[in-house]
Amino acid sequence: MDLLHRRKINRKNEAASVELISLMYFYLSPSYIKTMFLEFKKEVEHLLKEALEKASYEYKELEAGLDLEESEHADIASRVAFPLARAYKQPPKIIAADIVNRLEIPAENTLISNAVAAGPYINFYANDFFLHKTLQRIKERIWVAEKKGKIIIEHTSANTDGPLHIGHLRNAIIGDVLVRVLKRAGFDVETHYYVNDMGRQIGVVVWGAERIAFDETKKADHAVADVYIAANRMVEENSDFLKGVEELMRKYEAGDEAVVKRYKAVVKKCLSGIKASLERLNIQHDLFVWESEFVRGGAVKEVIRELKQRGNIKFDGSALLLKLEGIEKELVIQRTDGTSLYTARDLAYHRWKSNRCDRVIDVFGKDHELVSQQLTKALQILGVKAPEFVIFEFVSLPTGSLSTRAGRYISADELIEKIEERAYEEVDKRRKDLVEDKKREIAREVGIGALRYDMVKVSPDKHITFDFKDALDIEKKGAPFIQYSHARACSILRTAEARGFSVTDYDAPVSLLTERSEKELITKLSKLEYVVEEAATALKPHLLAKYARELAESFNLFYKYCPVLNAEDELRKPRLVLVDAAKTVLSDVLHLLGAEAPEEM
RNA sequence: GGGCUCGUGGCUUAGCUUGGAUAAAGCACCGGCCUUCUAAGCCGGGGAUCGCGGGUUCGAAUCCCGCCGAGUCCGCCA
Repeated sequence: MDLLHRRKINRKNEAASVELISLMYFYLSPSYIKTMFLEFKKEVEHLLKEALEKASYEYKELEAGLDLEESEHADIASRVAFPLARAYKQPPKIIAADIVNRLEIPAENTLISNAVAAGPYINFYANDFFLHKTLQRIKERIWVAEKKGKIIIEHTSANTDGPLHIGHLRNAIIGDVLVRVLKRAGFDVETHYYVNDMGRQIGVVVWGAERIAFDETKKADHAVADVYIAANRMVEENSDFLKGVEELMRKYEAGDEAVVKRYKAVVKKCLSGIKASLERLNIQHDLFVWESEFVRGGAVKEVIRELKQRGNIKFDGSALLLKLEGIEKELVIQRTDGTSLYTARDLAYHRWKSNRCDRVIDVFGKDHELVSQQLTKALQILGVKAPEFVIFEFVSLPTGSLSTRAGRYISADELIEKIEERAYEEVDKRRKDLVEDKKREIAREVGIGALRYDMVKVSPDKHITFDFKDALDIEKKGAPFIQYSHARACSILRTAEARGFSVTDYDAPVSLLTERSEKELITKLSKLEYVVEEAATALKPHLLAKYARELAESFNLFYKYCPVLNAEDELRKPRLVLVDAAKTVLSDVLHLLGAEAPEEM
């Protein structure tokens, strides 16, 4: 069907021979592949296999397969000669040369220009058709090949006892970039914030709120933190107070109306402040799920009943302990006084999530790693599929670890405030010509971008010591660097349009783009979806940050070496197309990182 | 004490899953480039026993073992 449809379109358009070849290539592909780079890689694989067969090398037994890699020396390189050298007792150099001799690159319908043996390596290079198709795809904005199913991802989920601090920020930003990447990769994604409204901390805040007035002049979550810190001090000093807190918790769990009302008011107050902070960071959740719902709805009781039936349960008085395979400590799922525990509530939440999607992903701090294992094992007993975890290491301050209770934290708001202020200084210094509002807007976009980039660029399993001076250093190659490249592209396109040049004439001959920086930029552009796929599969958002920086570098080189507006007519056309495509991809990648793509800076 | 993670130029990191081409960037430092589309840019330079020791391999930052250092968890907290 699709094939016929394509053919019809094609008949109308026979003059465009490049397009014809493209469609023929389309049929030859084993299946529709959305990324040009991957398509190129597939073809390399195919030709390489053919050559290996002709030379009677048994590549199938090789563990590493064809050993393809991205390389600085070629568009794709193969190291397959190394393992073959071992198996056939020949120098890898000879084998590589032999393979290259037998390689038959088709005269047409190909993305490969040539292949060269460089010592033991076989280097493959892309041709003009590859470049053309890459730009074409970007123009058509084709990227989603198939629907891949539904994912529920939970991130941030900070306790509602105060504002978000920089530790939560890491969770939120890693989570949010993942959400964006997974959506781009074709998943239907639902984002959850799990509201821990039943914990002791919240009990302390509610208890405190009866005795200490909220400072209404402060942002809601900060006012809650003040009460929490003060109340916590009182409770620590007087054990009678602690009993009061526990009494509240019992009543809340039992559903005492007056208490529930008070709890809701406090949690919502704090949440409103947290939501405001997240919004400034371009982070949104689809659903805020309150853990108490699982208690009152009976889901927790049901989970415990099933675990009693199917799990290895130990009774310690009236408390319930669940023995999990491979884990030393038993998991306590019910207190002696019969009230529920976060573990059981979390199990109920995860079962509920699991029933509503194909994959469950949780973004957790390193301190929750054991919990994540226990969760997996316990869910297994319940017959619920295992969630996937993205575990990130801690953020600490030069003065030590973070603690809301001790008031030792840097709030997200404070950080956002300072970084926007810092960005404003830079904008103001460079752009005296802009009106105040515009300067503020750019400062906000640059500041938030810098902050987000800073948090996401580092691998999640790396411990971070937060340094204010470093975070405020806008000048380094982070988001502003990428945004600047985008602004430069926009600037060229603006001027071009003002002079009456077409910027979207994608039929302009790409074959005129022969400069190294031009080809490298296009090759870079072709890899966005490939990187998205990698980041989505491995759940590693920092891969995207790295790609974004490299893309901006490629664009800056092109910008430096290839004048666009002042090029001759014929050359200007394809260069404008390249700038337009680069702008599109830079903008896309910035949005995937959750940063804005300002048109000028 | 046990589990997990990290340790790469002065500082911050990428690369480690799947071992191969001079270990790749940024910050800082030194030197160059604005009469051409935004210099938040580009080019060049110095600077790394890839924590330490052993092992596997033709080949180890990457795999295995041991040690050292940092973080984190090992609650009827969340």
